[in-house]
Amino acid sequence: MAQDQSIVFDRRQAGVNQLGGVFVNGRPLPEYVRRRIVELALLGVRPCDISRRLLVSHGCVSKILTRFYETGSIRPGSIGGSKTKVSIINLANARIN
DNA sequence: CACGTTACGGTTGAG
DNA sequence: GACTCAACCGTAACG
Repeated sequence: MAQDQSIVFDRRQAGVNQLGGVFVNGRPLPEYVRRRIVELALLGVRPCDISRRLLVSHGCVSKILTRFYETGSIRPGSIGGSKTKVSIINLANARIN
């Protein structure tokens, strides 16, 4: 909320992975990065090339791609929140849409 | 070398 | 206002 969804990376746990990309543990990638992963994949780029191009681990690329094929959306799942059934169903529904 | 899944540590967010 | 709890996050490692 307070932080913008783009550019402004968290300075708290910000670190560099083996690929040289900046990431934040426990925090999802920026929307534009996720979007790029899906777009490149659809263009026919190999997951391994995408991971190197976007500087994200291949495991993450594979995971995001799998989620995209399953849900049809690049957005992450519903993190946090209590296990209130109603909330889960509500969020899950919003996620798919 | 390319790919999927698991294991790990960490953050999130409603109640 | 602060704590709890389960789910999801992405990287690193394994096969």
